[in-house]
Amino acid sequence: MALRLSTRGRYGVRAVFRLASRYGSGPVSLRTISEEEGIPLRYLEQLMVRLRREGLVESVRGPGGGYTLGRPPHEIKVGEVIQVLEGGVWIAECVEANSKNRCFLEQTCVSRGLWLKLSRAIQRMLNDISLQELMDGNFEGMDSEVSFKNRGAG
Amino acid sequence: MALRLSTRGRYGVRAVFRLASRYGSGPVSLRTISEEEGIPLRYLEQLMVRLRREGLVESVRGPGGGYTLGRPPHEIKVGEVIQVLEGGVWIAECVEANSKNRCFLEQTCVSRGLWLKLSRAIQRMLNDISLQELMDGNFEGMDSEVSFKNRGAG
DNA sequence: TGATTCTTGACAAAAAGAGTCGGATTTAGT
DNA sequence: ACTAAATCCGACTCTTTTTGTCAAGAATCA
Repeated sequence: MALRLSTRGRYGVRAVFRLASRYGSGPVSLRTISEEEGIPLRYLEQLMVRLRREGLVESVRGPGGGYTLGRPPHEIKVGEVIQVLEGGVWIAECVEANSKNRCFLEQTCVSRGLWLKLSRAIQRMLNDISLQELMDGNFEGMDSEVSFKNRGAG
Repeated sequence: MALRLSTRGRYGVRAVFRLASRYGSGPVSLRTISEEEGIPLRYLEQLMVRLRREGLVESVRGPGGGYTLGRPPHEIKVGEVIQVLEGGVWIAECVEANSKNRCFLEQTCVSRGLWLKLSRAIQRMLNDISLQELMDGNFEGMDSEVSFKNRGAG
């Protein structure tokens, strides 16, 4: 199974989605989310801490506490969650920002251009969808015709 | 680094690209490709065997032998190579064909719809690019505007 | 005080990724 | 026939990443 998103990113998106669906109704505990989504509590804690440090969510400690979104649902993009928990989207190491393992073929490798453009295309998709739109199911247009080549340009 | 393509897929694409660029000039040995692309020979052998079984490439044994493309470059899509070597593109296990680990949230999970559509969008991209186009560098349009939502539809 | 909930860093088991290896088979050239 | 070049095949191993788990601490509410 290639091009897989790890559980970090997937769990993270599902967790913030739960927060989004309760936005404005006070904090939601991780215990609640853990049970609703079937995500291990101790694992979920790790993920939320990272999201909090980046300001995507806020926390309230003590009884009745939990997490809330740091911004309204329409201002948080799915891509941001992925960015924080997975460090972005990069098809190959050679197109990653600040990559250490520079490929000796970098300048001439044709596939590198492909990986780079594919990476960016995916990032655009994810940064184009907000939690609000996810709630509304408003991303069906993803099925629409997409062209990645210069067909008959001119 | 998320949504990474493993070396199988990346090496595979680079290898068939080498075959494409020599299409019509007789077989190319893996030793040659291995040296040109910096891919371990024994590892490359594994990949090519799988591509041959699926008919994407053909082999000639013995001295002077090697591999050739099974079809002309414009008839082989990058997505086909990925399909064979990586088993397709699936963001999450829950959207994979013939998945065993069925998620108990399958029917209600909102993110599942997102993963499914994202998977398909990526597959469309890869299946839209042939080796010929890769050689011609004709996939620059991938930078073009892409919308995945129903904006002002109607 | 006691229960609840988040905070932090370290640790560990399991799975996947990335090769490696030994040997077998086919074929061209001599 | 012999040798070298090349693909073919399955099993194996080493490393890295993933996917958690654990222990202890700190804030907060009743």
